[in-house]
This record gives sequence, structure tokens and C-alpha cells, in this order.
Amino acid sequence: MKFRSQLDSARRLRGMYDALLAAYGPQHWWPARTPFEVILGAYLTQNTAWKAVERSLANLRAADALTIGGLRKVPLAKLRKLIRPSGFYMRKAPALKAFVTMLDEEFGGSLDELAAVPTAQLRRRLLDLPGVGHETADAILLYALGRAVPVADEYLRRIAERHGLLKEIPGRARISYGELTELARRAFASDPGENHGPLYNEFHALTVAVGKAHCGRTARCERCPLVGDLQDSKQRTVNSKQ
DNA sequence: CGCCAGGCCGTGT
DNA sequence: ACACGGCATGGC
Repeated sequence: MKFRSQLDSARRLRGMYDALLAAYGPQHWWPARTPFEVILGAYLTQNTAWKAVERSLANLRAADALTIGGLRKVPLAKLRKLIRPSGFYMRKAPALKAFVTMLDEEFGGSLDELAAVPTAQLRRRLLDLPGVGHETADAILLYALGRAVPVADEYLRRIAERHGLLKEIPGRARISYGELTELARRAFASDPGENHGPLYNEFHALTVAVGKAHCGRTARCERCPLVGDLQDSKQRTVNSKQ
């Protein structure tokens, strides 16, 4: 594969969405009861298995720390212990505290007030928080604050690269986050309706679903529903040999 | 047991 | 701008 146009890549990503939806059905994401829980989960799941996050969330619930007020009250040292199962607690605990502090100092302690900020500005504000990078910011925007922004993750990058969905980018080893989300936008650009949020929602959820099952760091693409559907003929040949 | 998970950040080139 | 290593626990 020498060069693949962005339009072609976008079409292939759109095809991937269809294949995944057919294989897995609607995912009804994000798995949480409230927007604030979505936000906590978004922090906690960073490079961490969701199973571990569930344990942390259960701890937080038992300690009544799954609400803004609850998290505000819980001492940092105790917060560290509560979220311990999901790892990186020396970073994640202060990061969660910083989110509440931001809410308190700038938005009257209210998620609704935060949600009133225009999307672009809101995204910048989230990115300024410690422990919030592109994916976490976009996950919060999409799944907690209802903004129509696409989310990209390591699974999407792997799937896209392994299945040859992307044009190769000269001089760089890996496609950037911004380039991935831009492709996701293009993938759904010609879908009907003004709000593509529900499509972005399903797309990322389905990406994680197939990623967990078939797309780990070391290739284990056996019985992946995408095989034979989207790949280049060359890679299909290679893959069918196993 | 070793590898890895729904990233982020600081540092070095 | 990009690459790389550290961060931490627990499931499999």
C-alpha cells in the first residue's frame, strides 16, 4: 500500500462501523449511572482494564464518593486507597481532586455550569487539567457532556493500522490522535442528521468491544469480525495462513 | 508467572 | 513535533 486518500480511509472506517454494529449490536455506552461517574471512569480507565475500574467505582460508591460532594469530602489519602485497584493512584487521585477543585473554583461546583461552556473552549479547559489528555477530554465531552465529538483510542489505532485502513503518513511511525479523530469525523460526515454524536458514541464503544476481544498489543486477531471484510488482499492472505 | 489494560506526562532528541 | 520510559494494580 503506497498511498490511500483520506476519503478512502474514511469510507473504510465507515465500513468498519457497519461491520462492528452488525457483529456486536448497539453498546449503549457509557457504562455509568451519572455523568459524573462517566468522568471518574474516564480518568480511572486510562491504560487500565475496565474490570479494575469497576472495582474502584464500587469502592467509591461504598464510600459515598461517587458524587461531586462525596469526592470533594473524601481526603486524598483515602481516595488513593479507594481507587487503588485501577492503578496509577498517585497520579489519578490528585487528578480527580483537581477536577472537583476546577468545578468549585470556576463553575460553582456544578457540572451543568461547566457544560454551558462552548465545546472548543471546554475542550481546552479539560486538556489543561492534570491527568486529562486528548482521549479523556473527548470521552468526557462525548459521554458525560453530550458533545458530538469523536473519540479515538489505542484500539482504533491498532485496528486501523493492522487492517490497512489508513494512508501511510510519511516520516512518522504512528498516526496522531488528531488525525485519527479527523478521519472518524470524515467517516460519518455524509451520514444524515445534524447531530452525529450518537454515531460517534457507538463507534468508539464498538471499537472498544472488538478491541478487547481481538485487538491486543500483541496481535491476536483470530476470529475478529473485521477479518475478510475490510483488509487489503495482501494482509488477508497473510492472516488466513494461521 | 509474565504480559497487559478503554493514557498521560516529563524528558530527551 | 515526535519518541520513549515511568507510572501501579490485578486479571488472565
